Amino acid sequence: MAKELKEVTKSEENYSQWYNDLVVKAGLAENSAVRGCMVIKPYGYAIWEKMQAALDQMFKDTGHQNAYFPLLIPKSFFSKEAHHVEGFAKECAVVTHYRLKKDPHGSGVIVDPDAKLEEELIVRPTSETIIWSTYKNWIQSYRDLPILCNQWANVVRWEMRTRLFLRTAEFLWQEGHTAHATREEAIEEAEKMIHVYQKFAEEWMSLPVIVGHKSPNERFAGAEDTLTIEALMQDGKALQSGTSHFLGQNFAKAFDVQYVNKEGKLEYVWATSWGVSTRLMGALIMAHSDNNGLVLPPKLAPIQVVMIPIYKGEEQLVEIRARFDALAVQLKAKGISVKIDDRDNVRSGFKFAEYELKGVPVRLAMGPRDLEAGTIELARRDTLDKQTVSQEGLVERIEGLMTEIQNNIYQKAVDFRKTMITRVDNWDEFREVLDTKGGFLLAHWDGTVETEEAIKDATKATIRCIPFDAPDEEGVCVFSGKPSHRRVLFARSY
RNA sequence: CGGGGUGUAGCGCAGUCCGGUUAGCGCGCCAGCUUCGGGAGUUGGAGGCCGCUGGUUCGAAUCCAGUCUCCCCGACCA
Repeated sequence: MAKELKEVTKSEENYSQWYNDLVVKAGLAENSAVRGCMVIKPYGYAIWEKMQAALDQMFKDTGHQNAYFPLLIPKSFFSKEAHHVEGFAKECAVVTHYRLKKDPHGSGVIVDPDAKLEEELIVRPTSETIIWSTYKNWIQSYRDLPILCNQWANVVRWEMRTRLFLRTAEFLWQEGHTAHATREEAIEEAEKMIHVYQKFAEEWMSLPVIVGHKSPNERFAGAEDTLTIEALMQDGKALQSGTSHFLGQNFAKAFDVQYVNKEGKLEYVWATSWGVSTRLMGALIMAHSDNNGLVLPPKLAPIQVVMIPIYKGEEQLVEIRARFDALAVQLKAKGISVKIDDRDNVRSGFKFAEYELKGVPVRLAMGPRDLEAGTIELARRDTLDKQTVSQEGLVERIEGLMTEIQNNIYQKAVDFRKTMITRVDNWDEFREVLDTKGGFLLAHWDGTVETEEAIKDATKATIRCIPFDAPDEEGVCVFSGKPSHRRVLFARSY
């Protein structure tokens, strides 16, 4: 293993290979035997569980409840909402039969041709249709509203080309689906949830994001408005990290979900849906990692402090372990997760490198020198800074470090992003900045799909969002020269 | 789904052009000894139908045909 880890080196020309290497070597995930699918390994899943727990709590704090809907959706459900059909009619896994039988001509099994389903079932690519067919039965009166449900689930989209965490044929996510009596309330919900995502990205992942509206062209199939959080990766590409959709009455009309209002009149229900996926893992990795490996924000690190003994002989180890154990008890009492690594088949230097690769925020090492002097070596992952400090007051010091590291990683990402947002005012500038520097481009756009498509064809850059905080500003479109009233955010993206 | 590459030990590869002992190397793994403050050294050991199928040949990892896999680059997408 030793030499393999050294190969984790970031190079601009081969960022995607570097990313893939890192994911595999840090023990987060690997490709499976199944085309386009991913195995999330225990360490990677431990990070995802922490994300899940934090998000789940935020959903509950905003009044939502978890529920679970079927994996398999009758094909006809997808025909009901016109725009949704266009978006999800392709690239889905389809169940056509319900039985296997022994191959009469060989030793294996075959699909029993007599077991053909009358109506095919689609493995959910997203659950709007099955959920709205269910909500129809739940909603009669305004008193049944709002319905605020979230589902933790896996979905399948038959992607042509996949990348660990960023785009896999099957992925884990949460999808919130809410039903409201009024347009205003639904819009408010969609906005509330995109801000929940923003808060999670910034406070838990130390990942600054830009919040805004998707252009009509980039909207979710079946939505009236799609809100997004857009993050910037270290190679200068953008990553759509979470979306929240105002669905209007589209799904209510498609599935005939009406309620009786206070005046006794029938009205269609207003809807939202919102989701984040294991793609957030990819965002976390690509936003913070360096050539030594992952850099995890303490709030999401499965191990926050690792302790490594340096010793000759059993007596020394016994003494060091006793001190580590005592320290571990105190740290755990403060809610800090700890691992003591006293494996004797690898040496301390190997362990240092290994935990750096895994992104453990704080590392403690104690050896004979420290035993005599009452000191300990304290190293932090984010700055790679390491110093020998007194054992006195160590617990408080580490507790403080957790916050400090969390904030420092965030600040670093904010500073980087600041250098990577460029205001461009003409087409030459647009192209040049995109090719030489990358990152986000704030530019005027005439608001037409044609221009958006033309820019995409010419540069691969897309409108990531129309930021909420984009100020009114008169100008001319960088591409067409037609008038524009505000700048929008362009980037090449994953 | 189009273009390019690839497949040899758990992992990373050499060998293939030009067929010829018992198919090699590094890492990892197992056992022992010495080590241990930034990826240990040493001795011994285990581990292979050379992707699969068929063909050519006295003889195939190597040549031919077919087939599959995975990776990269495009179009599609969270």
